[in-house]
Amino acid sequence: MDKLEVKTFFFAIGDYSRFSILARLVEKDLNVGEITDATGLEQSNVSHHLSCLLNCGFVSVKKEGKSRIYSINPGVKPIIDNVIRHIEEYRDDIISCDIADREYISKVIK
Amino acid sequence: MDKLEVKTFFFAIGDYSRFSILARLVEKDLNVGEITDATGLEQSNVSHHLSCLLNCGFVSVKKEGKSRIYSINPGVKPIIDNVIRHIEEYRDDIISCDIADREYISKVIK
DNA sequence: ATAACATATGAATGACCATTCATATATTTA
DNA sequence: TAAATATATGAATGGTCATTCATATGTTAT
Repeated sequence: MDKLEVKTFFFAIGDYSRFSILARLVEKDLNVGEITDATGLEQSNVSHHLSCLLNCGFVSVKKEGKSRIYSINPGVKPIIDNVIRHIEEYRDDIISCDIADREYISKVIK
Repeated sequence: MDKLEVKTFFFAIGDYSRFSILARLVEKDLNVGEITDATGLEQSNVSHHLSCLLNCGFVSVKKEGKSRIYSINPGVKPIIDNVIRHIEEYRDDIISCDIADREYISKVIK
């Protein structure tokens, strides 16, 4: 277990916007506009995140007419699936965290 | 899947220092001094992180003489185990990430 | 070729928060 | 009780990076 892979993993998946995008892509492939609609993020912001996820090898892209369709990479899908399952399973432990009351967290959550 | 629990989960586990602490506590219970030695972090810094993890319900503490012994909570242990397993299993996918070259990541990794 | 649509890119800003330093509190031993 | 040890706490600072705005690039249709 090296620092680099741990940090990289959490950097990519640990941002809520990027996690949301990945969670959508687990369901099905989507183009940028669809991701924008599904997440409520701004188009430019979505592109920045996709660029990051692409660099990380978390997603792939293929052109189709005007749009670009993003898909989650095979090796990444089970990771997301499992993290989602974990968070659901241990929801009570996690949610009990007092951080929920801390200003700098609650501010970010709309 | 709510924002709050996802953000809380990644906030707690996604910081490398906190993750390192949790990874040690998976092996066995440790007092603050032992955690400090094992991680190489500063004592004060360790205490701050432990306070955070305590608030989050990720760890528990019991007094023993002068020292305080921290233990990972039962529900949390399998989460850490699984994340470690995931990162090891998908190491190649993760490590291929170009982020590894990006300045703001490599700077942080000593 | 130009308009309209879809996506990407660059730069700038601001906020979060990890870390550090200094100090406080608690516990044991002499 | 004072000294030593172990841990916690508060405040301050600095860097990372998410987001936004403005604009560029690419693609299709008229």
